[in-house]
Amino acid sequence: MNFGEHIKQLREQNQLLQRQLANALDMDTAMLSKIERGERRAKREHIPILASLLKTNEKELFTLWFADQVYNLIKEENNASEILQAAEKEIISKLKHYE
Amino acid sequence: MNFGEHIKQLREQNQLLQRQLANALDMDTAMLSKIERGERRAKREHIPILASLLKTNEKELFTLWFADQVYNLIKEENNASEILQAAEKEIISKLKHYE
DNA sequence: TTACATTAGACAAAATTTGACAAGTCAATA
DNA sequence: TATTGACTTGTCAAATTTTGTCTAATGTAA
Repeated sequence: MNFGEHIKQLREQNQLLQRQLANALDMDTAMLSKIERGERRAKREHIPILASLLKTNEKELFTLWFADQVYNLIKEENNASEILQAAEKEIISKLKHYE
Repeated sequence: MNFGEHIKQLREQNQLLQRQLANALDMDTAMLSKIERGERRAKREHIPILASLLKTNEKELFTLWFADQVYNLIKEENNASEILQAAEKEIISKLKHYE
């Protein structure tokens, strides 16, 4: 599930209009429409606002947002899965080192 | 190992000066210096040039480069490791879906 | 038709990244 | 100590990318 599709689905479940959500995010509906369709990316700071209005878990929503960002960095590569897994180990050890 | 530190180490192993590497990358030494110290990021298209001049495996070098990008996206988050691992699953399944 | 929701495309504004330059440090050595 | 070469630092402008706005279009239901 992409981030955009996901928030669209949650928005509909919560019976909110793009207009309402867009207003809370301080953007127009055209922009939100693009985010929902994956044409534009939401910003990190939109996540808590979205989680709150869409009544969903913020960490989970962030995870989807983050997955989208990373996917876009690697999708064109050959061996993307393999690279991703190798990179994960690097990152985990870096996180441990600096935590 | 960070990307920058890594290429610096390889550069020294290969007894190359920043001047030589910078020239091949079409940048000045100040820029390369910053990349080596992590103050600036190399571009994707620098990777094959670096791998070739530094006589190292391109995929491995790309992995380190990519790990740096992802690390910068997530380093400030709480539960970064947990999020990273959850996101990895999302991404792998997305990669399988679109491959 | 009318009203309202969403989407599309073109373009501008804003933000970020990149690169160039000048001046600086540092180490080796003449 | 003066010079030279390698590297670093800070600043600024150019270039690129991202974000947002506007207008018009499309879709849909009353």
